[in-house]
Amino acid sequence: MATMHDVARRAGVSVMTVSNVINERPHVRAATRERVRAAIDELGYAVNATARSLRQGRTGVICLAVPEIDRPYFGILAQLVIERAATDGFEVVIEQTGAARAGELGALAHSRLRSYDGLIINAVRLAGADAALLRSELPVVVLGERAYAEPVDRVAMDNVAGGALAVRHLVDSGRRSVAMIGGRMSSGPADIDAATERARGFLAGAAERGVDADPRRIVESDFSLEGGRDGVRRLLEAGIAVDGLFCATDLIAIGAVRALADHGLRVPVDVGVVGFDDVPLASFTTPSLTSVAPDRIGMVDAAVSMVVARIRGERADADYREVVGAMAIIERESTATIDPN
Amino acid sequence: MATMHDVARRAGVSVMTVSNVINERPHVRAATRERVRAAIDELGYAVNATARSLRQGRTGVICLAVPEIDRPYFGILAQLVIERAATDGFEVVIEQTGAARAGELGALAHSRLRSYDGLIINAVRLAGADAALLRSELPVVVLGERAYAEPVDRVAMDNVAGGALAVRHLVDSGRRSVAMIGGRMSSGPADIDAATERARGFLAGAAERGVDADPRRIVESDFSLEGGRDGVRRLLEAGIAVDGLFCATDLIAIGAVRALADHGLRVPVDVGVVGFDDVPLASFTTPSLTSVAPDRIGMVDAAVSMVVARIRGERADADYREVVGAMAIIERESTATIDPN
DNA sequence: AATTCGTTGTGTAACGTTAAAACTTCTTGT
DNA sequence: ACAAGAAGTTTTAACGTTACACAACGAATT
Repeated sequence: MATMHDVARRAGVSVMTVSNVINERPHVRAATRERVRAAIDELGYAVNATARSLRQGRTGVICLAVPEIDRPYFGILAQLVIERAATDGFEVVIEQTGAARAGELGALAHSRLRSYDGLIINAVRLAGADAALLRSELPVVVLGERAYAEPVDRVAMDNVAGGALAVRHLVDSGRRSVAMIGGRMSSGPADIDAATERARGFLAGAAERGVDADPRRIVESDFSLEGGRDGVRRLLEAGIAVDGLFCATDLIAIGAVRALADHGLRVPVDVGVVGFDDVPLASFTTPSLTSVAPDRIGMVDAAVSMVVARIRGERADADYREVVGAMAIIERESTATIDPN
Repeated sequence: MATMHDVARRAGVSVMTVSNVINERPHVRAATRERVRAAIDELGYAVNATARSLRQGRTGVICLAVPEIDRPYFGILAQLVIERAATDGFEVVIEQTGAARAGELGALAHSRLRSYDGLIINAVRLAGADAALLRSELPVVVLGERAYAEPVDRVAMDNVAGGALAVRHLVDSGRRSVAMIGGRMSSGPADIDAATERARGFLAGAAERGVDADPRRIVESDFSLEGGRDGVRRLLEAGIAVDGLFCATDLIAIGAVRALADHGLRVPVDVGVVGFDDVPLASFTTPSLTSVAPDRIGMVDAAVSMVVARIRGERADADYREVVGAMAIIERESTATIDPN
């Protein structure tokens, strides 16, 4: 692979002149510039990003770390982050942390992170790892629910409000026996995640509407299709009557709708179902899926703006920001009011 | 950020000794090793991956370039590549090339690629870019259909066979008027892609089974939910009778099933539908979706093995390999034989 | 002709790491 | 006691780039 030295030799100039041409710095005569450009073309030279990063101390790359890239929510998130970061001249690479395994965030070791100018991390189990991450000099924005001991730039969605929106809608469309799949009862104040907060919203909303808000109406599950399927099975086996079901993600909801059908329960006639995330697929399932929609664009915009501002040193060290994205409910067929036909 | 020099000074040794400890090289006395380890901990030192790469000429990172990360097929692919590469000690970062825009592959500029040891690229429109990519010294494996002028390591699935499997199954389960969404009629020999090959298989299979194989029974579309919806609309508007529908991807199929329902056509009673890719979702839709399943694991394994072998210099320069993955059809409800109930 | 100034270009020294070789210090056998 | 080798550690020189300081040059000013 050709280096700057090769180009310099070929063009009969110094390496610095080559560097100046490449970086479009002034004070290079047009003739010289052309000569260098020609040499670059002839040799097929391309600058070595590694060397440049080492010298400059920056890479122009932001890392987006997500638990599992094959979940639609994260696919869309990645898509949006890539587009948004491009407007600020940054590239994005995606790293998968693997939600399940504890300490997996250690995979995002310091050494690895030095290849990036900033990090947007969708935290799931950041409890242990936060200290390490924050100690790093790397600008970090956390996407997630948890409040951390040390201050962080953070972008979250209002999961509690979202959960409440979901139950209210179920009750207001005529259901009385509501249940939830994919929620979790917090075992401690430090143990907050999306599952917990959505469950909290669910309970609050149920109480508010005066329907049974027994925590036994919440079953835990993976945020997956299988989780939804198994969740329905467990609810029914436990003999819990259900005519309104709130699922902590759309994937769970799709798995649940399927399982309900397999048990002879029709959606929305027998059971109304609300999902969460509003993935594109929600409009296309049969029945289409009512879902709680976070303001994705707003959140992504906030997150990228925040890292970029820190990278550019535009914000004071101690000035941490928290942004909470708004929620809306998108009504579709899965909660249509029962209508005899 | 602390450097090796800082650690060395603190531990009272030379930088090389620090390097030796970090890389677990022999010939370091236990006591010295401990002293260095302690210094590392105290300073919170982590090795600078950029400097290491520059010096060593490798990064331990493989790049996976896909057109759009928010399509389930690519999400799963990424997942599998990450897992498989880990077994060989490589990390994976994902880059999005943006299928649609021509020349977008230029985004994978040489300079950028130097940060990686190898590249697995899911090519969609590689026509112009192949020369540049192949000229690079970087080991490249192409995932895709196209045959290239210059030799490449390539892993593909047998799209033609897959398309044929789909129609055969439709006909064998009792449909006579078959159509396809997401296919494309090739405009030239150099213009081959998944849409074209699957269409070719569709036509061949239809002819083989003696049903109408008119190219007008194929409509083009995006590989998206919307593409499926619009495809159905166009088929019906064109007045083409359909009782068997082959969709070039599962996403198209899901969009199509939805659109069929909106037009009062029931799946599988009125129309049998076959998708392609066998994404996990296919088991969970209502009705569940019959799909053509590529041997994903086999393909990913082949692709990763090939890049890794090249990275390690285990293969002769001129020894190019092509692997074509096998196809199977997974029968589900969307093509159930009509059964009066 | 001497002075100043802007333009154009070059040398040097890093950035933080590691490969290779060189140099010390210990073991061990005789 | 001493060579010979092994173990432990350091020196040196890169990897390819860019920040910085400065040199050479001609043009404009005095």
